[in-house]
Amino acid sequence: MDSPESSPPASTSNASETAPVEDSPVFSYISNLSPLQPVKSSSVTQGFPGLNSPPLVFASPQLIPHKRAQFSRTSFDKLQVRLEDSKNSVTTDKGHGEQNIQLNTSIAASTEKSSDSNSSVDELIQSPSGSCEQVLEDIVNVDSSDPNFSFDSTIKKSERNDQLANAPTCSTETVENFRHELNSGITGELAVTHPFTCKETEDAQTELILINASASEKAMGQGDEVSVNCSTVGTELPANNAVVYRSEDNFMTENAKTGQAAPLDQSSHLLTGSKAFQNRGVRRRCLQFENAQHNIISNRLAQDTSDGEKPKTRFLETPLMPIDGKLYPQNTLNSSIKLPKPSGFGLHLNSILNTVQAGSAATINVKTAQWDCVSATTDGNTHETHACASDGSSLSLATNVVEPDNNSVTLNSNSNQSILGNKRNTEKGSGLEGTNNLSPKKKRMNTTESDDGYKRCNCKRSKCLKLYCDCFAAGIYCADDCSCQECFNRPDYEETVIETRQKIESRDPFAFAPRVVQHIIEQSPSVSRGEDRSNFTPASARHKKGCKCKKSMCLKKYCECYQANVGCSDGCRCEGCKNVFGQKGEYGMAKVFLAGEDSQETTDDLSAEKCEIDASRSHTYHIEFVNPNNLTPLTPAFQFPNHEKDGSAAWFPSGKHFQSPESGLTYASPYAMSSASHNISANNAVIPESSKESRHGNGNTVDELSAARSRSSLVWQGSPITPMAEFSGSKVPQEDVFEFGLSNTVQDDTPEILKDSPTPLNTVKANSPNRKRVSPPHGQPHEHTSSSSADLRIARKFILKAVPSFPPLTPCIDSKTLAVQPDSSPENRDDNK
DNA sequence: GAGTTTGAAACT
DNA sequence: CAGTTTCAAACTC
Repeated sequence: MDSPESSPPASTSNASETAPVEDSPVFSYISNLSPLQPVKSSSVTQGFPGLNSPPLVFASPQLIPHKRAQFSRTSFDKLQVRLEDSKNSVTTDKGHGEQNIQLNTSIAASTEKSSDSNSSVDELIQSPSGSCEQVLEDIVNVDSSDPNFSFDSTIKKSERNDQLANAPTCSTETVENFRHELNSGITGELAVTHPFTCKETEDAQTELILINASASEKAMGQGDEVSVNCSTVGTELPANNAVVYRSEDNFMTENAKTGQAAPLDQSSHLLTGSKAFQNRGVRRRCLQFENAQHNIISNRLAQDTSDGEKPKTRFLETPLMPIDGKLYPQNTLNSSIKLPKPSGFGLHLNSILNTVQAGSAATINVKTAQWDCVSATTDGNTHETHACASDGSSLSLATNVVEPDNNSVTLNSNSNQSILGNKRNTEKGSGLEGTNNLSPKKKRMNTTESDDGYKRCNCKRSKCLKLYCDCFAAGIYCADDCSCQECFNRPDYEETVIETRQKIESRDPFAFAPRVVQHIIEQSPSVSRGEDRSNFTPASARHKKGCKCKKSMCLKKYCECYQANVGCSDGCRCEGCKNVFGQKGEYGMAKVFLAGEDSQETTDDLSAEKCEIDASRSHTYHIEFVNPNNLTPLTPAFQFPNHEKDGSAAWFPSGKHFQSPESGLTYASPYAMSSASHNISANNAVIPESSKESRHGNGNTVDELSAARSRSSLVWQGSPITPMAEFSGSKVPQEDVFEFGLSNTVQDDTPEILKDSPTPLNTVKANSPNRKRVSPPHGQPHEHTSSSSADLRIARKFILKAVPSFPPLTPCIDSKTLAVQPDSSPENRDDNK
């Protein structure tokens, strides 16, 4: 590799200029050096010859995302090609360092080829700010935080070969363009996967995805198939990116052409991707909350329409859309908007993760879980990329199946994943096919649950207009099979319902908000298997208000904490707490754990105890406490590689939170998730860009979602999901993670809510328990660079986490509108009790 | 299925 | 904020 100095400053030379270079001796020399043969197939790339992104100055790798937007598709594609070539060059060696080096080398070579040597690749590679290498490293660090994470590792030879074989795209032009771009100083951007790459580059896309997911892949072992945990990926990749990838084709081709974004359509298309899954045996583990949710809603609506009969359970269709337990006026929601998962069952516990909802490994998904997940699979000639992003509030899933032969892209929707954490969200319909669907048999039906998985209430005196009523609390209409009496929670009494709801909210703005705040999404193995989603437990999730159990010792469902599968916190006023998910006072330990690995010891003991307590859940605890590195239950891939067969299903417990967030990922995505998940750092860096890209795509929905996510990335980024696991070996400070996730969460989510909410104080109060947790950092010294304030930050972050994130976080929601709604409404006729 | 227990929600 | 009442789910038999 040439030293940067040797390489001349980047120039804006045009591709035309570079052309001559190929013939030059230097070029030949370089070619010889590089194992890779320049691809010269007819160029498929859609080039924007005239558009040369100006040289970018990379102050820091993190800026990359923003810069990407500037990247032209063509350039990006070309870069992709190059990357592929470079990858090819790397054969057996998977030493990370070597790979990177090789990659760089190859790139450099390619650059050199461009005899112009104007902006040599070297710069990219070596330039402090924008070098490719750095970028890659950064990416790696950021995304996986796994030092081992290597660029090359993501792609397998077979894939590479396939890609090369299949990629007719790289024509001389492409190469030249590539060079040109390199020269022009695109450099840093190359790195990371230009979210917006266009179609042609499905391969490229795949690569990108793979790159991000490489860590996962490694974990999984290298097979032809690459499976990436959504959560992991999600963390690594910005939700937006994920979306982008998926819909890339759509965006670029269709949307770009039309100039319109058809978010919903895209999503729908994306959803179809499940098929691809099945057919290809692709292993995908994604939290597809949004989709699930969307599906659920869709199913319901469909059901309504199709049946013409009263659905067993109905959302408040017209005026209200249930979002995270809240009813939002439909009109406020765009079709494109992804609805947050309805908040959980009666106790609102459902949205635990949503928490990830908005995810949050460290994220609070106050919104349901947020997850962003991307999975890329290469199967023979086909390349699939699957990405899902879920927010607590929104889900997006897209799957692209690329078949090189015809370059046709097939979008399949798969999305049956139900939202985790929300019992009510349990998909009823699951009419969607897909591996993602959890087997119905696995769903645990409560006696109070209807066939569709939604709870049925049995109210006799509350008229189903109080929070006593699970249906009402969940923001849904009572179903015919409810046993309630004098029920006013029906479409016929829509106004009453709304008024009552408003009234309740005026009293407690978060009355309909998820009761459980998820800090970390955790999934027990059983859940991953789909055996018992109900066991889905956010490791760090806690009940916002805490319980007051006196006799049940928090060991029965009387206890909301227990019911939500979360541990009690200091905020609980329970007596004799023996909550198997975490007793009062233990939460701090968990936090410590999160704060630093150092705390692991403490947690270990704790975990051991818990394991004994509940076998089914013990595993979960074990994961959480025992293995700090495995904070991300959401990424079964790592933990449960064997479950791959289950595919997405295994991953995402659809039933719960993600039946809420979980998948949350949801991410759990679930879900931070969203579900949603995310790598915090990586996501952060990337997200913005992806947003931009999405804009490119014109997909309003997706774009908006992405943007929203980026804005409120909080959840997802913070999502505890996968990244944590990856961080294990990495030097990436958890702190950073928290910072991203939590800080974001705090900043983005909470403030809005608080602002919006008429009674912020109440909110605080509700969260007060969490605040207590804010306990100061545990003194473990951090390796983190910014150790001094790290603890404080962490504590602060936690606190923020505690703050409930609500549906409003999602772009679609007008939280303000809803939340702020004045109580002016006259007394409900219902209120009478 | 009826009755009891329990704790959250609602009320004062 | 605390105490009481109301309520419906969870639980027991």
